[in-house]
Amino acid sequence: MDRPRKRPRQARSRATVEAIVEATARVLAEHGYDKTTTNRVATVAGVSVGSLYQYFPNKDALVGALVDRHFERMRALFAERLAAVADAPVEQAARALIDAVMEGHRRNPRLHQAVLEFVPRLGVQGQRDAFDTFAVPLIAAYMARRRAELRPRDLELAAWVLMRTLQPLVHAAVLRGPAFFEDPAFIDEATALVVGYLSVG
Amino acid sequence: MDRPRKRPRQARSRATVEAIVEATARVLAEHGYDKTTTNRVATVAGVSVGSLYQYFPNKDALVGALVDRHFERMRALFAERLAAVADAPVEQAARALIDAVMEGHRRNPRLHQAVLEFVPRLGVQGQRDAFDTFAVPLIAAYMARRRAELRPRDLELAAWVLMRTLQPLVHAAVLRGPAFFEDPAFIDEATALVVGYLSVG
Amino acid sequence: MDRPRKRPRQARSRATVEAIVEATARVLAEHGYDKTTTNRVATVAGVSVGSLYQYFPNKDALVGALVDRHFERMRALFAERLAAVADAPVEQAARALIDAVMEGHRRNPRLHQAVLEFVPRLGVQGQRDAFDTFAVPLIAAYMARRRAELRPRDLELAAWVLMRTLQPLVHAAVLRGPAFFEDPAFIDEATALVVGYLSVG
Amino acid sequence: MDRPRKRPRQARSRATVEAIVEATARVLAEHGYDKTTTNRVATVAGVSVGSLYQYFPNKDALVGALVDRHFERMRALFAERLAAVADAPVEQAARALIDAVMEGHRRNPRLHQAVLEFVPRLGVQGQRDAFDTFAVPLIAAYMARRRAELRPRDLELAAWVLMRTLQPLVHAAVLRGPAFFEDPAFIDEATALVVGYLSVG
DNA sequence: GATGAATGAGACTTCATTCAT
DNA sequence: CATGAATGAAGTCTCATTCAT
Repeated sequence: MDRPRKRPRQARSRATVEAIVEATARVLAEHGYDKTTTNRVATVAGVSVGSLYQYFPNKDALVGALVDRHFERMRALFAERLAAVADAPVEQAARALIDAVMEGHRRNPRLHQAVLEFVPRLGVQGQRDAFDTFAVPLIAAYMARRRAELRPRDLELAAWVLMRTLQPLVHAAVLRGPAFFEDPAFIDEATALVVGYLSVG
Repeated sequence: MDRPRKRPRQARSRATVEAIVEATARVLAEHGYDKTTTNRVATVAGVSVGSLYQYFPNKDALVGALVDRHFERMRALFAERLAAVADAPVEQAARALIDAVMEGHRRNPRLHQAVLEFVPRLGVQGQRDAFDTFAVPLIAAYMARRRAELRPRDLELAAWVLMRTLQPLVHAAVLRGPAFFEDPAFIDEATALVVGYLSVG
Repeated sequence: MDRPRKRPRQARSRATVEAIVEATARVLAEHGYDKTTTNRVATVAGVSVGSLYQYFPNKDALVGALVDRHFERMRALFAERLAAVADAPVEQAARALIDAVMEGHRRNPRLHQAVLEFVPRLGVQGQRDAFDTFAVPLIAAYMARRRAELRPRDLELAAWVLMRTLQPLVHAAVLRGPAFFEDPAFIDEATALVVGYLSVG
Repeated sequence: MDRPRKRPRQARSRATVEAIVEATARVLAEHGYDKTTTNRVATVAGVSVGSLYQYFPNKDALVGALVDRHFERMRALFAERLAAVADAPVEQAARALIDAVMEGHRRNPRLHQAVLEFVPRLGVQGQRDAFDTFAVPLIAAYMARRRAELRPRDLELAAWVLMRTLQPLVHAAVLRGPAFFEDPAFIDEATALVVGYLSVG
């Protein structure tokens, strides 16, 4: 992944960069990666292509910046939500975790999907790994504090399994629409999944 | 999704179509969607572009046929594996299910990933849904038979949750390499996830 | 220098390639290298850009093919003219040599200039060297036959000096127009230059 | 060729202009004309593009100024060297002339080449002609003083032939490297060329 | 005067698709 | 039916030049 080619110095250019990333998000969410052309992004951002290329060396860097921003926000979201239930019992923590994941998707499912779809492409994988690197220890730490009442012995592994399980589950649920994923029935099932997995048999 | 423009009548035609789909699989797995050009597919298939367009109206129909084939195989795989454990106890059935999912990925992870990556694009979603439509009742049927010893009441929902949970979990595991996903530690965790979810608390 | 990406098989494509190279010559002669765009060449050739890129991997390959053709023709011209005066006395041979060089420029001075202008750029230098490699031994061979009546001892060096002297001299003369370079006064001077250089003091 | 859009009045401005021309020389010598972007020149000159355009109306004016400077220096060099041998015998004068040409190339062959390469382009030809206008009479004047012992009758023509002969010969020699062009063998041949041309048969 | 962000025309190149042979 | 040459719309990216600050 290429990084921005130039750090914006002045306020004007910082605004430009922000507008470009935002436009990337919009276009990506609406049209998908293939239809996300640099010219379209520039137009939506209300900038000229030239300006875009002043700050991003190529198309991928554009999406890269967006992915960065996305995972940064996700990290912030997780840190906050998990901190709030640091000492809560398992079920409550599970619900908080699920809710955090849902919150991440709810805001802009199409964008979320587009970002995740792009992740497998070369280089950006690192960002996702970085997210795991961040979230897994957080969850593992919670589990460590409750180790007595939990089944898993390899906490890192268990935390990883949870992350890789909840994310797509919630993602798929969100795609089925609010009527489905806001329904307590679904949330209860997701909770059962987590609690069942973590509790002693 | 466009469908093949005409059904091959003769044996030679069928072989040609087969070669093209196979070539699509190879190219897609190796180079990704963007680099999958119709000319490259034709070359790899040992056919001319013209011939390719004799059987497929456009590029998407190409991938569409591949996705079709993929899910067909998946359905066969699932039908077979689940039939074998129709009356087995939960843990054994769970292991069979997980193994079936793993088998699906193991054969050609790159291709599997490419296919799944393509699914979100317009139209092919139907195929995935079709797979769910197929697999979910199968699992639900198993659960119905063991309803007494299981926790979930909405079996369809539970089966759906399992599918949407195991598929990506195994996928992520496969991406971490055989050393990880062949390790009993991982398989045990996956099994615990399923059993914990299904068993009464 | 990139070479053509694909050998034309059919008569149709051979004609296309020929038309493209010819168009390159025309455009290059008329507008110079910078203004020689691939689209313009394609248009002038009466072909689409796509066809152009079917045979030439990039713009430079286009000019490369032209340079190749140019020096091939030059070699043929020199071989023919020098063979004709293989046993002639020095002055007559000198006039033949000068005339050969003039002939090379006369046909299309603008093109000749454009080609030479392009030579310094990466890679094509080889072609010019190849021409020297061809012409220098030819001239040296002549000199060897007349060694008794000539001054230079290092024949290769002398032949090289002559080539590097006559080419630009004639080139500059041609640029001054026919009134200048067709004038016997100029030709006599050029002859004097060669004869004076080769003869014993 | 556009000329500088305004004459720098103050010392600081003159320094800026000088820095820009110098930067143009460096960039042109190192990267060639195509890669010589106005931004790069400005950066190397330690100025902003805006400032560059304060003094030069467009890119060509930049190179124009450089060409001007180049030929000015050449004129100075020739005037000095030829004055020193105003009354010397032919061979000595020939060696001085050759040495002057070599000196012109030796300092910065890449730049020299780049400048000459650019000369054919529209408009700058005038500069080269201007150089001829300057150098040819100088040489012709020398020849006039020795007319008795020389062959050529049309001195202007002979002087022109010499200039157009020596410049590219030396240029080609310089490109072959110091081992070649510093070798007395080469210099002797060049001298023989001049002396043989000028002396009575 | 200086700065450097912004502009946008236009260059190069690719590739899905057509069609003459 | 097969072939593969031809097409050209469209995408990415560069860079000379302008202009608000």
